[in-house]
Amino acid sequence: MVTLSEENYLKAIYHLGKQGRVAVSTNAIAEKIDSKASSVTDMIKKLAEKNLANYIKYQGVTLTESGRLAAALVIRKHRLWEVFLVEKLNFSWDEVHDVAEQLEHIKSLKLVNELDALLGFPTHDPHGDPIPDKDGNYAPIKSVNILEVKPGNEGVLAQVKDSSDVFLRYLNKNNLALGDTIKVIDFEPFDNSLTIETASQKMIISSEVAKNLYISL
Amino acid sequence: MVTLSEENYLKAIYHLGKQGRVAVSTNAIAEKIDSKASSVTDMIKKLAEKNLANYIKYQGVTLTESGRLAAALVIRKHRLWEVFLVEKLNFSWDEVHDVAEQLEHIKSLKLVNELDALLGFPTHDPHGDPIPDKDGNYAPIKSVNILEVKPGNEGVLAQVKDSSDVFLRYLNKNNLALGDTIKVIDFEPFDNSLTIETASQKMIISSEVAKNLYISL
DNA sequence: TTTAGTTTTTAGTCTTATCTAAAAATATTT
DNA sequence: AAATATTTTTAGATAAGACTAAAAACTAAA
Repeated sequence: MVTLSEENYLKAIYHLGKQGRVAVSTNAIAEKIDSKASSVTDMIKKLAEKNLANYIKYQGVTLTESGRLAAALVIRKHRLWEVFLVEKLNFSWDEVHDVAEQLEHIKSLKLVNELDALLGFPTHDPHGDPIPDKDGNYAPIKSVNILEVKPGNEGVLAQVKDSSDVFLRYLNKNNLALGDTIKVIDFEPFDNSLTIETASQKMIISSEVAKNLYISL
Repeated sequence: MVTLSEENYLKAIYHLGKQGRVAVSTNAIAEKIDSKASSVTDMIKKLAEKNLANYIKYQGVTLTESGRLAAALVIRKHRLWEVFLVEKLNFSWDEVHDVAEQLEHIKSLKLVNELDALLGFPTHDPHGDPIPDKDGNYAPIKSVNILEVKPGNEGVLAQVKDSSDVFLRYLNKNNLALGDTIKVIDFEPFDNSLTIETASQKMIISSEVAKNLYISL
């Protein structure tokens, strides 16, 4: 039995450490889940005892095979629920995160797999993140960060890294959506901002924004 | 903020005390939620402090208006999710309870109401229980227990009181489903058993079974 | 109307998950 | 490589929710 709290730690380690394969520091986890380092140490020990994590004092934590699978299944549920909320319940992409955070902890294999079928086995969630299959695997991501695109080239917005409502509402406000074709016009070295052009407009985005936009060429 | 545990107590009081209007004893609650009387006393105090329950030592507990509404909304969610699981995810009526117990605690007004719409605003769950509306109200139940039906009369199976998988699987095995027309043939005073007849068969049901079958005439 | 029995409450303990503050280990600088 | 800074761990505390055992309050019976 994995508790709700344990699942949240597994998720954090999975995200921070390349699916939990690279050691993650106590502090990094604490910051990610908005708690304190001491709490993290406690929980990591518990995960290690349950054979979900590998832990050596002062040297960070990685996930075991079963820890990685458990994390992937939580993420699978999260992303499937997000698709459900958008496709079936008229949520917009900036409204789904908090609810999916709750729904991801519901325990029922049948539920997840039937949901998957109801949605037509989607491969990506509303933010372009890939949905792991039953075994925790997903197709490798081929999109690149827009900052790596040379001026003059274009691609389709495929993924946004930040799923916070604030960021997504910024994109809404500026008419940027998944699937839009974006052309990189100019890069400004002074502040790392980017001039881009879409079908409807030309605009400047800050590097903070650019960092979160991934396009496929 | 109402916690998950508090919601479960509210539900229990609501069910045991005619929507929480009739005082419910500490022991009755303990039995219902499979805990101990001392735990119940503690929790009742907490509910009273939050103005969700009226509590006088040694005299049981009732729900306040807001307690009743909170309970009804949890029950609304539970039953809507049950409909969802059966109608959209191919669950059978004996598989839904445990999952709905989890889903009923998800907090999102939009989620509940959109779910309601997706399902076409159902009035009853897969066991024939009425689904409260946004204000916690539902149409009065007009079905009667089959033990109150005089031999020779018939009606349609409208509600089953026990939602446990064991009981529902018994009904499955014996080809009894909501909507079936049932005719009462004979009542046996020795053990309160009942001979009934459906479109497909004639059979004897025990009083334990009969107690849980409600039909509309 | 005392006595016996049952129910409810209180008091104190446990577990989970968190925290603060202090100690220990590791990293970084000078 | 010693001194300083940072990170991590330990120790001890707290809150929620549950428990056991004992006390208190009610109820029923003799």
